[in-house]
Amino acid sequence: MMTPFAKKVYSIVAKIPLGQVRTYKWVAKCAGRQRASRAVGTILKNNPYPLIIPCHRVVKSNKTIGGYIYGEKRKKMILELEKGIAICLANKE
DNA sequence: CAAACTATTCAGC
DNA sequence: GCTGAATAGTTTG
Repeated sequence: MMTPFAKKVYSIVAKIPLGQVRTYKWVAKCAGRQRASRAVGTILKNNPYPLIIPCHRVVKSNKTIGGYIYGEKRKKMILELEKGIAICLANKE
């Protein structure tokens, strides 16, 4: 099921640049419900395309890992990888 | 750490 | 439809 709030969340999260991270609160605020940070987490884990939605770029407010379908450890690893990729792209340009 | 709060979903009635 | 419970959170104490 796709609620308007979820749609907005997907659109916003999908636009997060490589190597960048956002917080659940930030996403919730952009989606129009700053207090719905919790719903963002539930939505992201129930998202229809967990592979094309960079949920690993969404973290808690204190930058700690909230959760991840493949495990918090993978999420952290992916974040480090993307950070390196972003630097590589920046150097190339 | 525990409690309250929030938006959404799900099971039961 | 409503209520109660649950969730990858946040805030307050």
